[in-house]
Amino acid sequence: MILSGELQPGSQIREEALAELCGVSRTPVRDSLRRLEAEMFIRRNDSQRSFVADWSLDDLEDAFQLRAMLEAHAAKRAATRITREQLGRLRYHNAQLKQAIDIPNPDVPKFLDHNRQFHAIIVAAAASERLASMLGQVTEQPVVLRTARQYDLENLRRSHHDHDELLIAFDKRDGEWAAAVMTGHIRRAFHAYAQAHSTDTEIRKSSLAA
Amino acid sequence: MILSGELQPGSQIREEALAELCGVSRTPVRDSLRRLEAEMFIRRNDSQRSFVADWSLDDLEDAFQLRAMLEAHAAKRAATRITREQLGRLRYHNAQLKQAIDIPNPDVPKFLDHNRQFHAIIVAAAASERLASMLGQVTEQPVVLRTARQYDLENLRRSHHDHDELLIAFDKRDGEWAAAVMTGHIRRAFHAYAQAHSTDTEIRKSSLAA
DNA sequence: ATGCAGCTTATTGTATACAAATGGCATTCG
DNA sequence: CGAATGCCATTTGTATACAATAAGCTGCAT
Repeated sequence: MILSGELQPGSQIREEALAELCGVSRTPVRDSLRRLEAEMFIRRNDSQRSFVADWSLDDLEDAFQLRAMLEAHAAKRAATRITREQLGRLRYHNAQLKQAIDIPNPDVPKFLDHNRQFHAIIVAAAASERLASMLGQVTEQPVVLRTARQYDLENLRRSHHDHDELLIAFDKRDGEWAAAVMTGHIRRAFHAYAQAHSTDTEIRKSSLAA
Repeated sequence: MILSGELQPGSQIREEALAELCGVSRTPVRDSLRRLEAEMFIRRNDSQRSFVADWSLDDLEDAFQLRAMLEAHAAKRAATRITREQLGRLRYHNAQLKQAIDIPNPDVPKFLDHNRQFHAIIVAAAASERLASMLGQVTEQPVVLRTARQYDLENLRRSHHDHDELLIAFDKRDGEWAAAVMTGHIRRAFHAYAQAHSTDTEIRKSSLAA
């Protein structure tokens, strides 16, 4: 509801109302709110009341900067640890990615699914639970989704090309190279999303004014 | 209790027992366990039972590697954002640090307190809530404490010297330099702790064998 | 008209009871 | 003698009731 905009930034979230809406009691709702707070989708004021976070473009860049750093680190670690079997699976998903956009009507959901799995394999190959857990916090999948929707076909192709290059870097066990490619990969995603975000914000502001 | 070793790695934690021990109900205990799980002090098996995490030396290095990366990033950001007022406070705490070790009998708690505040100011100057929240997860203060106890005086002096250098880097607004100094600063802390940790582990193993 | 006090209401924190699920043990059958 | 199955104990998940706290409102006084 937050990501769809159904819950507007700044609006208060009451545990009981959410519980009713979900058909459960407040207890599991509280647990979930705590997790959303950790992921910074929700902010709490000094009296513990919850509100939908309002992310500025700066906040967004911040998140992407951290994600770029962490995911580049993951790529670097993965380069020297990845197994042949994992490399094979990376190649498979990348081939599927290519198929999804190499047709007249791109299959964006298919692209996203294999993209997700591609990145997941790299994080797994990095073999650091902490790193994986932190990346989980900055890599909100729905955000990735909104980003890709905004990706034009050209961007999707470049994205696929990055993956190709990552595969070569992994093959050469070149962690520095892999990290560099990954950094660029995430930075591009940021700019694609930033554009979409500012458009969104414009729309929201004008609809509030109306 | 985990850090003091009262709860041995691998032992199960039951919510009700903890609740009784703390004199509260299970509800707040559950919340706290969730947080400890996020900080990876506690692991849960596939049936949601909680156990004290058993950190290997690899896990430890992992945590310190992430911390070094994040805290270097913080230093880099801080270098271009830090205010004169914050710089002044950094200098004050560093002077206090020096006093704490520049006497016949070093005042370790005093050193630790000002050390903590020194680092906190840098994180604040970095002006990234996400970064601060992530650092909170890898910078368990008690671990820092155990590290410093193991620090010989020479190590504490080097630590103070790092701070001096950080101050100059900040003064010159040189983010790259600040980041490099910070990386070394954390790496040294890791090696000091790693030594203490392996000693700890030895002790625990031999006492189990006995 | 404005600001403060007290009260009412809204919202979260905690306790407790009960439901669900899992693990271990014993018994029985092959 | 070993393995599988069923029952019991242990442990966590969820619901609900109540307590505590903070926000907002109303009325009064300045």
